[in-house]
Amino acid sequence: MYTVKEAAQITGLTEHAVRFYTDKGLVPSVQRNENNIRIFDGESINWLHGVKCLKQSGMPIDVIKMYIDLCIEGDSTIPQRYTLMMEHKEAALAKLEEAKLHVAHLEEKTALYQAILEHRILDTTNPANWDRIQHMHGDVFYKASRRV
Amino acid sequence: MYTVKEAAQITGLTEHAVRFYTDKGLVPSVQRNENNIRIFDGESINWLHGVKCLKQSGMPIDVIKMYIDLCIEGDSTIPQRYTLMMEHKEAALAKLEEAKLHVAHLEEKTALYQAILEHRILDTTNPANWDRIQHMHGDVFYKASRRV
DNA sequence: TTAATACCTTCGTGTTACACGAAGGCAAGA
DNA sequence: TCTTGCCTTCGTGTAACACGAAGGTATTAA
Repeated sequence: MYTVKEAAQITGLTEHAVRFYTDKGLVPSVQRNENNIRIFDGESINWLHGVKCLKQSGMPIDVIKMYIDLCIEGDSTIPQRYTLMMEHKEAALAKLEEAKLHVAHLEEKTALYQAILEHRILDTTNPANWDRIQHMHGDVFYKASRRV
Repeated sequence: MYTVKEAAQITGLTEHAVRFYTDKGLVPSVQRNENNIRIFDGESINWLHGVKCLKQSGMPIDVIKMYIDLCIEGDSTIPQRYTLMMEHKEAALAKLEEAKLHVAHLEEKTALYQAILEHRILDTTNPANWDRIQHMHGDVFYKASRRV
């Protein structure tokens, strides 16, 4: 049996977030004692872990809520839960692909800067070169940006 | 020479966003005509593309602003820009790794559901099985969530 | 000439998922 | 008794706009 503070410590959430989640109905098993204090048991902690985890993977709160309501409804909702999870997985995959593009893109950008700084392209520290490379910054900024 | 509407069409941004960016100083080359209308030339469009692109890769507006201000300052700021971009790249890499974890995690979750639905684990459609698998939903929810 | 269209401005609200603080109250332990 | 820790509601702020309204200006077509 844990308090808000303990639940927060265990799950790595803030106390604010723990209260927020419980109040939103994302922790079905949470109880209140006679002093109206939230009491978390092992199951509540599991739910919190689960919420955190779906949250981290980018699922919005209201969708998590839907999922949890389906869980509460029982095993008859397994097909719906499967569908929901599949859709979320597809979304996560799309994000992964995007993230790959971004990294590739930034790799290129930093490589360009590095080349400049290592004087493989131009000695930008030499004022004599400054007007030849006057618009370099624009190029560097622009070069990789057409792609995304 | 383009209007807000055209610039929005070309870059795939909304008119709101285009005005927002120009007003924030993220499009240095944008001008106003005698009627106070924003006039975008090719360079402005490039800046807009660049902003969109940094934006998409997760850079906050104020950091983009910093970067652009450095660009405007000229080539003497190339080292700072490099540092900034490297940091952003590291952040993007971290996000990529996270995204991989999330996908792996969701793969597992959906696989579990699939196994259930294909009756490889239990026939959940048969009411006779319902109390044996009463807490399955909790398990499914929880199983992969300890990890993240 | 008039009406429609497209641009401009500022203002204000809504969104998401909280963070953070304040005010005010209750209950248990030293 | 005092402190601590919990509770509540309220309100503000965040990021990056979306969206609409109100009110003004300028061009263009009928």
